[in-house]
Amino acid sequence: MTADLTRNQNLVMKTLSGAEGPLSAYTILDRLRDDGLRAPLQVYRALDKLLEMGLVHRLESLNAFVACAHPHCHEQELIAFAICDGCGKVEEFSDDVVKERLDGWATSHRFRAAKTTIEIRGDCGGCTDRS
Amino acid sequence: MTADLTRNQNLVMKTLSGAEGPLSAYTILDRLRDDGLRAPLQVYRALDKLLEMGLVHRLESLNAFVACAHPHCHEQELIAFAICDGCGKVEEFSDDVVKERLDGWATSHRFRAAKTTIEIRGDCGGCTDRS
DNA sequence: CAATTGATGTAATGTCATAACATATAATGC
DNA sequence: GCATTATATGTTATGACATTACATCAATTG
Repeated sequence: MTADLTRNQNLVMKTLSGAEGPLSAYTILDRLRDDGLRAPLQVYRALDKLLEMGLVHRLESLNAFVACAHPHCHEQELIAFAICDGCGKVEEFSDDVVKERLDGWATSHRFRAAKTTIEIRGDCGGCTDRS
Repeated sequence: MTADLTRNQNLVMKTLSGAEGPLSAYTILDRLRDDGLRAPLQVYRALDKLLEMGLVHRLESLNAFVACAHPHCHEQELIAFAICDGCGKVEEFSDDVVKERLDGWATSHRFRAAKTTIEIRGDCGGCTDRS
């Protein structure tokens, strides 16, 4: 699975996979100090590749990164995220109807979509119960 | 319209309204140096209020801000943005079906949505033609 | 007119991300 | 093999975005 990754890519991937929720690049860096990583760029370069491969997602509203929840079917196209502001957990889902509607808007407006971000911030059931 | 805004809020609002596209907080600051603004916080505080009032939107994928395109019907709930990477222009639209689908997901997953971000990055028709 | 509330000003700091340059390692073609 | 190219790595410095902490000022209210 993490077969043809380089050393740094592997380190970053494992860190994200083992995390409870999204991590910032600098948090990843901190967790990899003992493995020899010293500069932000080492993490960002690994993240860039992992993003390209679809193994990792970037959460724009958090400036943070998560391991893809469906690592086998990368290239799902149009993934939405529900991000709990209480516990930080992230749910990943996709919806064909939403995709269809946004594609439709783009087509009718001659807009060539390259990447679409859908992020819902709020509170998950567990956190609503506790509050 | 910009009636009950404070001095700084008014300055920031006018800057965004007069801009071609989204502006970063620091760009806004630069454009308001002559009006006496000196620190980022002055801009961020004004932006916070304008965001609350629905007069301004934050584009998460750009870390930038735009004046609302429909300033009279604030509180549209669930606005989507198409952001052209070529010319920087932003189109604002909403889609009830998308809203319905995302609301449906949230309800069925006991997720209490507070704010939803939808941003499509790509190239607008004009920019596709030119390239 | 004291007390509260909200806006403002300023400095310092924190957080996220990339540019520029040097070096190393691996794969390819001759 | 060996030069060539491409990719990965390491390091320093810097740029870009955002907030904390503290002081002051003005308007409102009881």
